[in-house]
Amino acid sequence: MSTLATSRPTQRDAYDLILEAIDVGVYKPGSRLVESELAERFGVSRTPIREALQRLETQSLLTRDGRSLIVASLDHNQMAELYVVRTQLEGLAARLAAQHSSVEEVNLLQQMVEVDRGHVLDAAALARSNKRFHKQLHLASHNRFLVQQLDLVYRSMALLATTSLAVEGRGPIALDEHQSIVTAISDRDGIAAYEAVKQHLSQAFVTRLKHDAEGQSY
Amino acid sequence: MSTLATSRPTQRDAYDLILEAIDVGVYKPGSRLVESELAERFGVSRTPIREALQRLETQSLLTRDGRSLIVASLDHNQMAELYVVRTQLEGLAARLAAQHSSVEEVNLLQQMVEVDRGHVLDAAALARSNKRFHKQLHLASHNRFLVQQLDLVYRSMALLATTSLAVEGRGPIALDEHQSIVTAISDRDGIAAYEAVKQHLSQAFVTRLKHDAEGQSY
DNA sequence: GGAGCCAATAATGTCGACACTCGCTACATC
DNA sequence: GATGTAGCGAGTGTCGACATTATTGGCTCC
Repeated sequence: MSTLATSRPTQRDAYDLILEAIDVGVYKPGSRLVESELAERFGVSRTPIREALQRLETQSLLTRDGRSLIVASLDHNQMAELYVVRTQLEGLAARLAAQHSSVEEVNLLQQMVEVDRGHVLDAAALARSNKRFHKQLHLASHNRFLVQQLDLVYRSMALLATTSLAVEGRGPIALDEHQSIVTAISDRDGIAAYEAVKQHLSQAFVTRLKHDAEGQSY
Repeated sequence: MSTLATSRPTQRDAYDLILEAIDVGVYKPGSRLVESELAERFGVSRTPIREALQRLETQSLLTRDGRSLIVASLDHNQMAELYVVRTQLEGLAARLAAQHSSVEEVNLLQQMVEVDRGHVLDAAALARSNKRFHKQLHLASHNRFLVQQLDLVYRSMALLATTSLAVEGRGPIALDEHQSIVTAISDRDGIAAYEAVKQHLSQAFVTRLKHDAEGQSY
């Protein structure tokens, strides 16, 4: 009997299950999602499946092709557009965090950076803790709408298969950039925090573009 | 929020019907929404109602109170938070519009301002065309994610009963501010466009706060 | 008289079945 | 050989019924 809450899902709903299936890559961008198939896979009826699909569609993770739903995909332009929006929102989060975060929240961010220095070799672990770091940054803004909008952005990014952290040598640099963000917030310097985030995401974007370009076949 | 302008009442789906009911004020913030009641009101079964409610919930227009759904409401803090996010996103839209909009799009924005000068006395008409103006501004950014995020913001604003345009004397001033935005975009001056939007929304927020304060009873 | 418990009720969550639509294939016709 | 057409099947949209769970109101007991 599994007792580790993190490993075995206790009664997760259809929404989480489908989202994870997309994350893991069972359904890739462009795949068609058939209600009855999902229902059978997860051992429930079509009703909860349909509701989960509705939610995923309103979040733009799924899109309609005729009458059926397929996993949305991001072409180059859309990815660029997404980064622009993400930068604007996450920059705002950093600025607000510099103004509104508690000392404890800043400490937590600082600790996260330091702990991560021990994981620079494990790309998967780094990707996970990177997500946590950014999420914590969002929360530190103390703005619920912003957190919500950034959640949406991050969910869309799940459609992008790889994380830029997997690229050789990106990990340590990204951590330095995280440190700059935390330092600016700790100094209560909103402008610097904004700029640090902008710089960080710009670098991440460049890394991704470079990585994608190398994968091109023509 | 009528998406189908001037159309006949063709078979709108449950989502639109509920949204309109909220807009019109049949269900006010805090009201409890009962599935069977909505189903009867609109003459459909609970299934489509449930799916509509799911969508509205994921868009944060509805919120859970225990197991049931109620129309979300925005307290003072949330309204302030919403304005911050809106300003950041709409400022970005203006900046991008200055960079990417076509001449035709700018012309359209300019026309909208001029036409609206004829409606300054009709608060309801002004509110409608104000929404259209801002929507057009969003589209001029040529960034689909941004448009989508701003759609969300505007839908949340539907929870705020009044529009600041209804306040005495706000109409003409708001139009001047719109003109400033259009001029900056026309000049391809992204910074100025950003600042003009920031100014515009700041004024709108002040107006709303003043209006709300006057409505207080203590 | 108040607190706690239990039953009745109302509302949500889930299900299987049916209706309808659209795309596909196979056949026939020109 | 190409094109139109009729039938078929897969898949979605909708429904009513049943299961499950919160809530409320009344009742008992302290």
